[in-house]
Amino acid sequence: MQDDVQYDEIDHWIRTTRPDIWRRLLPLHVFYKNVITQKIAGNCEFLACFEETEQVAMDVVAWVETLPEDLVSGFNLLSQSYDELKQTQRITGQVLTRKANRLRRNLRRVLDLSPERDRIQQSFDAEKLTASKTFIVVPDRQNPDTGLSAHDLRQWHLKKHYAVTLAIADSLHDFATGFLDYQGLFLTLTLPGSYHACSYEEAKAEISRRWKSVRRKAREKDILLPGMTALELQNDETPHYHIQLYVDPSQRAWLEEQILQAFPNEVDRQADAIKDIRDVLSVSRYLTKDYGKPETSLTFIGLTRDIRSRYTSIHAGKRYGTLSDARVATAHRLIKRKALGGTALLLMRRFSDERLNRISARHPDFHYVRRGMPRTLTALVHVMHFRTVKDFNASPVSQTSMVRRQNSIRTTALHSDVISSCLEVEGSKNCWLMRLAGDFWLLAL
DNA sequence: AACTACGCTTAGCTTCCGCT
DNA sequence: AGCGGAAGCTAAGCGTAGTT
Repeated sequence: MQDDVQYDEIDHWIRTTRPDIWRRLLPLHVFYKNVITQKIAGNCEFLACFEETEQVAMDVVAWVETLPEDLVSGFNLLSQSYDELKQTQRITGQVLTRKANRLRRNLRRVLDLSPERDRIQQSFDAEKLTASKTFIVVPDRQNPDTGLSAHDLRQWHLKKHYAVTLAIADSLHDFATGFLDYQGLFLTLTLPGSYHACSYEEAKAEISRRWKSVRRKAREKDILLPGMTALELQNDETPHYHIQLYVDPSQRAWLEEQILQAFPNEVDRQADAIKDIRDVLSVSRYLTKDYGKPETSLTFIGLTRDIRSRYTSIHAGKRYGTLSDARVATAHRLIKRKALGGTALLLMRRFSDERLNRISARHPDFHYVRRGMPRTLTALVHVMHFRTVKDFNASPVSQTSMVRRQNSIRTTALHSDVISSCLEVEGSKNCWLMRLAGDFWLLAL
């Protein structure tokens, strides 16, 4: 019975008893009015208000009065269809789509309504999709009515952007695990349940404040935390973080402590909140799964903000800023070969921390470079970039034509204790750096 | 298998400053 | 000392409109 309560039944009571509230509710779409009515009626004890539509009406009024003012004053905007909103935009000269979407989201949050069940949102999105699909940007030669729509082009663009993001994430993994010897962590950070009722903006500010405090402490302690964060929406449209993070193993305990201090609600499910990264590709895929959805943002930590545009340019072989042609050319080759991503990243010099960028300088900064594999890889970068060994990119060579360059490599960067007898450089199937009988060899296949 | 332009929002960083 | 809020800055990001 309660489920069938419609706003119509209480409209008259509200109009005569509380005209002020009635006027405020007037512009609200009837769909939302009914959802509100049914929610309030469902909240009542069955016997207490089964027959009393008046009681329901009073409760609705009381409930509306608890809503924040900005939401109530947005009732008109959030109820408009896509066409109506376009009309309003033409009149006011303002862009209102995002505002309307936000208002609807916050209304859904107080109503405990999922986006899928929000018919107004669904039809708004559908109309918008139709509009962008029917706008033909690049017509076919034969039939001008078909061709590439604005929607097609946007999807294409998103796909490109997504691929770049995945590639950078993979390179960052390669760099952090290879050059820094760091451990990869996969964090899932959520807000306590009490934040599921407030507005989206408040929840987002809160989770961002918490995560910021962790990063701030790390920065103050001069602890490097490269990684990538993805802010996503849960089903009830509360934001949560997925974070791919790399940390010095000796700082890991400290970091976990700080994370749990900032997110005390995660203490109980610590094993889920903080995981080791074993398969970087699946983690990156998971992090980027919502890419392109509204309010889903992907940010790299420890890389400058123009990393994506720089990566894209270099991928296309274009010059970028003050980066030398040699760096662009080498990085371009590596990207094309999908090998040695960490090296490519170093050559791009786009780390926020200059000490990382200086690893690939002629006089390297060894602040973050440990002994062992990291030093070896750093040596490899120098061999590649400063061309101590000329034939690195030559076509396949047989073992007998390996070039012996003992002295030149040694004077560039290698220290005699860093290379084991024979090792395969991780991430590349085409390149081996070897030490045989006291001599260094670089073999390109 | 685009491109420009615009305006608003946001992340990340820095600095200041009050509190303890 | 250390923490953390507030505020300001800048470059990116985002959503959109308009166009050929």
